Amino acid sequence: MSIAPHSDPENLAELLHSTAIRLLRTVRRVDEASGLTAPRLSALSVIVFNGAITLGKLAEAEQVQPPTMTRIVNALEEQELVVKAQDPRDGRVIRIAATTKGKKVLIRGRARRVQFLSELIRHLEKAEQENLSAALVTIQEVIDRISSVRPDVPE
Amino acid sequence: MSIAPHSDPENLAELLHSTAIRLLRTVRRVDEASGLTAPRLSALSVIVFNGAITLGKLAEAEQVQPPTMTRIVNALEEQELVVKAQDPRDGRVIRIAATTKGKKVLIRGRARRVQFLSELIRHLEKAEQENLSAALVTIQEVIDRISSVRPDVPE
DNA sequence: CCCATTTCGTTAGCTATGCTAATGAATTAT
DNA sequence: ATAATTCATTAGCATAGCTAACGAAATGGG
Repeated sequence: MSIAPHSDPENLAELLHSTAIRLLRTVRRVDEASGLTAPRLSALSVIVFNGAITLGKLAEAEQVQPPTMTRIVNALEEQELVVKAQDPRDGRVIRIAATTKGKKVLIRGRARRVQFLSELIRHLEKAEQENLSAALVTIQEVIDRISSVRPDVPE
Repeated sequence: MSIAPHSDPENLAELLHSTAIRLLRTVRRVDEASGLTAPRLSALSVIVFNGAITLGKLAEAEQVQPPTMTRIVNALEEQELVVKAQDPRDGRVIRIAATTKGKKVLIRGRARRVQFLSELIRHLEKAEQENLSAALVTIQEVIDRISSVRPDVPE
């Protein structure tokens, strides 16, 4: 009983799934304090950390169709968190950049979330933390594998 | 480099978050094959495994407000996956139960998802699997801790 | 016993996210 | 020069989340 109790793949799969659902549901509450919805916060994050980015690239990064991203960016623009600028070389392209306000809002929101989660992680024993870290890397690898295998997505 | 590369709480928190997002985004594709959206599938799951349940309890279980659940249940009813019945003792109460068709759809969808995830987990080395399993248990504990601490939610 | 209160579910109406199809505008290729 | 492609937007649809208001049923106090 010292190691994993339900380590066969089926149980692991279900455990993995339900864990992810519960986690995100919980984190959403913290994110709401930023005054932004999850998709907007996520998009803003990409804009801030990536630097000015095309709408299409942003949509791709967020795994969303362009019209969806158009709307999200418009909302962020109305809140003065981002600005849109025409690309001087290519008139079709819109480059989206974060404003100072946008950066501030993101940093604060991110800090809030990280603080919330890390505060709890901090309470875990060191060994548990390492275990968790290693497993997350593993999960990311699993997901990468899934992503490269997915049947319906082009590219 | 044999163990966790970024094991301080801040990085762990972010890694945990992004991993969960990526995972659910990926799994959604598989769930779509059932012809049900994620909230409907999730609600149906509770109905099937819990047995006949009140709308209010169901909303609570899914952490959603009653009007939202009314609509989800109505959709499931139109697809003939659940049936509603008046409670004989209390005329206000509606009891929701899965139909045979509903059970079949759920079981198949669940199997599809589990197969998809477990197929990939199966490719991991045994040690990785155990690591993953242990970490998931840890994460659940973290979430439980969060849940019991969350400020805004009653009970 | 009647009336007020509470409880359960629904309806109405709002916001937000996702999609596809169609369109406009600009660039690229023939 | 014209056709084809590409980027973003608009329009329109479905779903999901919320609050507020309501109707119906049960409960409780006087």
